This record gives sequence, C-alpha cells and structure tokens, in this order.
Amino acid sequence: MNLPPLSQAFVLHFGEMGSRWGINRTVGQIYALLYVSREAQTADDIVDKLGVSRSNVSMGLKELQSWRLVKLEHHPGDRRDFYSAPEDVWQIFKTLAEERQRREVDPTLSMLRDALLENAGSPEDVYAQERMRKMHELIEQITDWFAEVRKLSPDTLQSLMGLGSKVVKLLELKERVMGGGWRGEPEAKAPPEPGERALKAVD
Amino acid sequence: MNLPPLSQAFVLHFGEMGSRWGINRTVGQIYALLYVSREAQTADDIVDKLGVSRSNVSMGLKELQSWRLVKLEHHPGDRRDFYSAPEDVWQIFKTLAEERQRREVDPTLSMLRDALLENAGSPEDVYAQERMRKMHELIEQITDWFAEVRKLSPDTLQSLMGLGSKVVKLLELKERVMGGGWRGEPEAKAPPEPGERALKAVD
DNA sequence: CCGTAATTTCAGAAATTACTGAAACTTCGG
DNA sequence: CCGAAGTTTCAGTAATTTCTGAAATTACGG
Repeated sequence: MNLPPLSQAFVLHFGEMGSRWGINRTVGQIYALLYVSREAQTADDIVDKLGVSRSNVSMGLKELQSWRLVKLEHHPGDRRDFYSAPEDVWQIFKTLAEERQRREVDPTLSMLRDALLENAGSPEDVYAQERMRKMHELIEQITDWFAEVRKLSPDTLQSLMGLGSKVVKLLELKERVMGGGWRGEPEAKAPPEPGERALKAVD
Repeated sequence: MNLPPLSQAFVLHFGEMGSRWGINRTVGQIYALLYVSREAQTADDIVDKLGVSRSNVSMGLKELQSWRLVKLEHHPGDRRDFYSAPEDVWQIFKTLAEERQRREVDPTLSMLRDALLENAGSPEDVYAQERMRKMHELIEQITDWFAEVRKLSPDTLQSLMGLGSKVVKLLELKERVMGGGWRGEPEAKAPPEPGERALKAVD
C-alpha cells in the first residue's frame, strides 16, 4: 500500500469495517481512498495506492457506483475515467440510508406483507403472524419517518438533532399551544390530528 | 427444515438477510425462529426445526447472546437452557442500535480521533485529515442525537415519528413563541475556519 | 464422588466469497 | 478500418467463513 500514514490508517480501518458489513475489504478501501483524496482518481491510481489488481478495482468501482457512492468524471483530452466521492457528508449519509432501505428493508417489508395476507394454517403460524404484524408496524413506522426526515435540509436536520431529547419539550409546548388543557399527566396522549395515523402502543 | 409455512418463509428470509449484514445465515435463522415462537426453545428444538447441527446452534446462540438479542431462561425441574427473543419490538430495535454503535461506530470514532490528533506530514494527509474531521463531526452528531432519543419512551418516540417532517412546523412554532435564543445545545458553533464551508442543502 | 444429561469447544471439511491474470471488449484519434 | 489506450468480464485459484462431528467440559441429582 502506497499512501501517507493518516490516509493509510483510514483506508485500512474502512477495509476492516467493510468486512463487518456486507461490503468486502477492497470496496471499503477504495471508498475510503476516494473519500480522503482531494482529486478524482483513475483506476490505475487506485491500483498503485492500494496494491490490488486492476480487475479488483474495476469491480469495486462498479459496486460503489451501484451504491451511488462515487461520482464518475472526465477530464478534457483524457480518455480515462476519474472517480471521486461526493463531498457533503450529509448527502453521503442520505445516500447510504436510501440504498440500504432499498436493498434490505424494502424486501423485508414485502415479505412481511405477503405473509400477513396468507391465512395461517396452524396455531404456531397464527402466533408467528401476529409477531410479523408487530415487526411490520415497527419497520414501516421507522422508514416512513425516515423518508420524511430525509427531505429536510441538512441545516434543519442539524437544528433538530441539536435539540436532542429536548424535542420532548417542544412536544409539550405544542400541546400547550395547540391542544386543549395540559393539566393532565402525560398518560393522556395528544389526540391525533385528523388524517394523522393514530398512535398505538407497541408490545 | 421442520416448520409451518409462514414461519418457515420468515426464517428463510432472515437467513438470507443475515448474510447481507455481517451475520451468518444460521444466526439469522435462529433469531427469526425465536422471534416467531410463542414459547422459549431449547437448543435441540432449534436443531430439529432448522435442521442444522447441534454445535452450530450452540455457536449461533452464543453470538445472539453477545448481541443481547435473546433471553436465557430455566424451567423448574429441567436442566436444559430455554431461549427466547424479547417481545417488545422497540426494545429490540434499541438493543440492535446500541450494539451496532458499540461494535462499528465507536471504533471508527476512536480511529478518527486518533488520526485528528496526529500531525499530517504531507499535503495529502492535511486534506485527508480535514475530511476525517468532517466525518467525525457527522458521526458524533448523529450518535449523540441517537443516544438522546434512545432515552425516550416508546410512546414519546412514536408521537415524534408520527409527526414526520411536521417537526419543522414545531421548530418554527418554537421560534415564534420563544424568540431566538433557545438553541438547546452547546452554544452556537465555533465560527467556521477558513476553508470550512457551512453545510448547505446539496443539489 | 459417580454417572448422566446438557452444553461448549475445536480441528478439519464444506461452502462461500474475494481476488487475480488473461482475454475480450470498447472507444477514439488518425 | 487500424491500433493504442482504457475498461470489463470471467474462469480459475486463494482466502475466508461457516458448519459439522467428536471430544472435552460443565452441572447436577443421587
């Protein structure tokens, strides 16, 4: 590997981490390299810096493209492909989230929906179906919410996250300003707005 | 595999999905089986139902325990270990999030912090360090926020998620009611260093 | 302590996944 | 069209991971 020390440490770490995920070492390393490189890199640059085969790099780049994690650019008068990673870390995070949603969550939701439509032929499956309903509810709620949140601008998102758990205060504030009385204990839940999904306790 | 059809479909799906994650097929299947089973299962129950070796089940259960995803219980007058999955899907989600934090995010943060303390010996590493700073900031912000949010009760969490992107309305409401100075977080950000651009909505 | 039931460990076999070099393909200027 | 530069594909090999059966260990009632 042919990289300055800090970059190398970063690249190696992502290689290892990649393995923990479904991603293979080389793919992790290529992405890390692009992420810390000021300039777009050619496949041969990557071969030199990581010391892996040309074909491995080619496949890794294809994989990264399928995740929409790298940009391909061309320089005038140069036939080679130049690759780079988008700058904005929030954008990267969103892209990752979207792709994982598409590859992991959506198929699971689809399987669950199918199972919930069947009718259970045994007491075991009746219970199993009930459990699947719970899981479906949870996943759907989280992903709907996340889809909403992804629409926010990074700035807004940051304000929100800056609040941390203080959002609860905002919720209370909302009830005070919009809702009826606020004398009652938290047990009295805010009435759902019209058209808004009723809040159900889970478990 | 010896399971009623819906349960089997669920178990097989989780086996496949497990592979996409870092988790292996058997571990995914064992967890799925416990999740849809009304009663706690012994290792031999699992062997019968999944048709894998006893030792494989033993290792899988150990792995699941290390993720805190299964409960071990004992029945009076029975020496065997009985395993089950916690009921509350929100709790499961939190546990998963915590373990992934511990195993994947914390080591990354630690590596980044180390790299940020070194001094870069080349222009390439100067830039790399700058990129690592950005990544560190993002990850830290998200995980801090998530740690806060994990403290909320499932009910509160659900109210929040029910709002979806309507939280923005709440933020505006807050501005109106409280006026400017209520930024719930560690004082306004340090003025951006030269070369650091404010995060802006992308594209 | 002993014997038995239950569980864990572990070395090797089986299966899967990653990586390589060589060949095939693509693109483009002349 | 041709040739050169670049990229992708692919079959075979290497490396890694998963899984198994056998042996070792633990737990416990008598």
